[in-house]
Amino acid sequence: MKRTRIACLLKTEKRGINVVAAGWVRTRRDSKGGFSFVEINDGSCFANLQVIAPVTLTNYEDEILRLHPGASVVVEGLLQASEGSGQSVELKARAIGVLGFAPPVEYPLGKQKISFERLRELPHLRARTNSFGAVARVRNVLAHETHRFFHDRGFLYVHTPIITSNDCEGAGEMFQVTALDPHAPPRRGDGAVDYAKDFFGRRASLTVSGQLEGETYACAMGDIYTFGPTFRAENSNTRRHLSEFWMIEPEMAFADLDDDAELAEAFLRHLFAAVLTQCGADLRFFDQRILPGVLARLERLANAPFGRVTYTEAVKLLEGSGKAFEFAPFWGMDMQSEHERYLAEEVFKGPVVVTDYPEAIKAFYMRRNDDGKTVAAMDVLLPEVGEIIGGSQREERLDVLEVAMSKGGLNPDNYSFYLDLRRYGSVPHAGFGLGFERMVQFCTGMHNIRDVIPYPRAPGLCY
RNA sequence: UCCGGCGUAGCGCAGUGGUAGCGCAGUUGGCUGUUAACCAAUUGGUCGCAGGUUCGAAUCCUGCCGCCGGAGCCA
Repeated sequence: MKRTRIACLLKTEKRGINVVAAGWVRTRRDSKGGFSFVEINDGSCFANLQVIAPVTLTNYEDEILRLHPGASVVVEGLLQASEGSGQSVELKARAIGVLGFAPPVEYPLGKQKISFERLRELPHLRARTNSFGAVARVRNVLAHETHRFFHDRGFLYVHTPIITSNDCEGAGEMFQVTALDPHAPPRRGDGAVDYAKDFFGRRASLTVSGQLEGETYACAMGDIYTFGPTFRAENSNTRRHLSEFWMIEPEMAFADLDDDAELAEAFLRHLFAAVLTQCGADLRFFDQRILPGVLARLERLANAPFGRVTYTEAVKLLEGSGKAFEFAPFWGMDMQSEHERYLAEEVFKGPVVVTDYPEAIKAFYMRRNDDGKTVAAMDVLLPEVGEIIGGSQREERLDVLEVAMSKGGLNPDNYSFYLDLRRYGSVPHAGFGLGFERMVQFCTGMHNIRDVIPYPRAPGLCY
């Protein structure tokens, strides 16, 4: 069986050719004119293919009339200009083979409305809906274009480990990985679990970030990036958080914060432009059914340069705004969602890069600025979503880094590999992290991040 | 974790103290080069769970469970 994807069939100019298509039935309409309309979708594009199933088919009475949404079919027939007005081509069937029926009483995805909440209970079937098919295609393009962007710039793709023995890093609570019997783990004399007897001979967890390992490769290979799953055991229950999500983390040697911000802006604009050119039909669906205006927003962002402001200037803007924030802004505060959104939506009316945050509210590895108060950190803020990228120039001076670690209560023994990078041939370097699902969310306008990843994991959610 | 909202038929929802309703899906019939087809009839519910108030509770109260939204944490 040599089938042609529906995306190709709908694109071709040829008519009157014999083709085979295969897919899943979306809807069937019977006509008394001697045939039924059967719309099938195969995931290759947003649109369905209209199949004309004449009553003369040998299995018309006993099979075609039993086709309901979800049934799988292989159709052989003639690709012809459509007599109807809703589509330019259709497939006039000479034979329709039914691979599998989908009884409408049991199959949950009929023609009736269904909520995203309900679909989350059906992750194995939801890709068959318009929304999730479109999300899957946009997500695929974003992933592919991420690799293309970095490869075109000479960045090396590095696979950082998923299981790690890094003793936290401050990024969040970690999922423990163990092969010990949870009911009877080996114990030391003091009663504590003896992880020396665990699989790795020490306590291990799922990674919360590939950054530290990524830095080690940047400090040998130059420009690198990672793109892989990360895990947070935080009990955060919002539409913007997942327990398992994919993160993109570039790291550049011989680079400072300005280089970092330039890379972030170029990367985001590349992705915006890519989905606009490659996902037209899907984006039009999102624009019509999910979030009106999402298309225009992407077009605007793909062309507009990002705003740039220091944290100190940003706080002055907030203080002088006259706006009644729930949390009054002051220098030294960690910016609240309302502050970030005000900057992006009302002051800059577009993406903005905020740099040079107070040392006290940022991570230990960020480079101390000469003012003694701030670090070379940056956040990229988008309208409506807030922070999408967090990054920094890294502290490359051994003595300064050691002081920062002890201030943060971190045990240097757990970071000897990281400190070695500063002991031997240290170089200035910088990088950032981007939550991939938030990017998918932003491009599709999908409200809940659980609906932009195939199998979402969140507190209490692991189908 | 905190605050707020919701939980009624397979699905989406209405119903604020007096015998449970609508749309879709299903079934039956009709009609049509149809477009999430349309028209008519019809099947289907321990109103999340457990207590309580009341002559009477989907409706009011308490607890629990689940989900959603916002916040925090962050990406």
